[in-house]
Amino acid sequence: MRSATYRPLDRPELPDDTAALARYLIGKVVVRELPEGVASGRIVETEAYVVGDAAGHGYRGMTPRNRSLFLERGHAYVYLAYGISYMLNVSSETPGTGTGVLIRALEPVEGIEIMRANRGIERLRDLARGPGRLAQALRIDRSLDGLDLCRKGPLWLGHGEDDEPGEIGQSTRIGISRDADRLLRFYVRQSPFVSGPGSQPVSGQQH
DNA sequence: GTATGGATGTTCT
DNA sequence: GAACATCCATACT
Repeated sequence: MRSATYRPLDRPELPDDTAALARYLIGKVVVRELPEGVASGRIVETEAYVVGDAAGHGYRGMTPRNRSLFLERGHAYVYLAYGISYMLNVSSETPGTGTGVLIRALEPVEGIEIMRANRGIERLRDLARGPGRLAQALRIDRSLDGLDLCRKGPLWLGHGEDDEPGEIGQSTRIGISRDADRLLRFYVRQSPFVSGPGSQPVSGQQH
C-alpha cells in the first residue's frame, strides 16, 4: 500500500452546523499513527447529534466524561459505550455547545494488517463496520479523548485522495430511542463497509 | 440468514 | 436499579 500523504482538514472549512459536518465528513479519512505503522480508512458512515437533541451526550450539560464534546469543532470525544466498546466522535459547532458527530464506519485503506491484528479477525468487511469495531481496529481509547483532529498526531482527519465519496444516503440513527425519527445518519449508499441493520434508505422506496 | 442474551463503565432516576 | 450512540457467541429457521 502506498504511503498516503493526506492533508489535514482545516478547521475553518469545517461546516458550523452539526448535520452539515456529518455530511461533510463522509469520504474524509481517519488516520491513526501507531508505533508499528499507520492505519487509515475512509469514512463511509456518520451520525449527527445536534443542538437540542435528547439523544446527544451533551444534552444535559457537561460531565467529566463528555467535556471534550464542548471543545471547539474538530476535537475528539471518545467514550466507552456499554462498558465494552469505545466510540469516536468529532466535536462540532461553537465552543461550549456540546454537540458532535459519531464516526460509525470506515472503509480500510492503509495498515490493514495492523487493523486485523487489533481486531483479531481476518475479514476486511468487518474490520471497521460499526463504531466499536472501528475504534478497536484503530486502537482508540480514552487516552485520545480531547485531541485536536485538525493537526497531525496520533489521531487526525485528512482529505481523501478524491472528493467523490459516491451517492450519499440519509436515514434515522441506529440504536437510540430519544429523538429517533430524525434523519441524522449519513452513509455511502453502495458501500459494503457501512454497518447494519440500518442501511435502509428512508428517503427511498421500501415497499 | 435472523434472534437473543451476556459483558459491563458511566450517568441518571 | 435502570438505561445506554455495542459487539459477539450461540441457537435457531
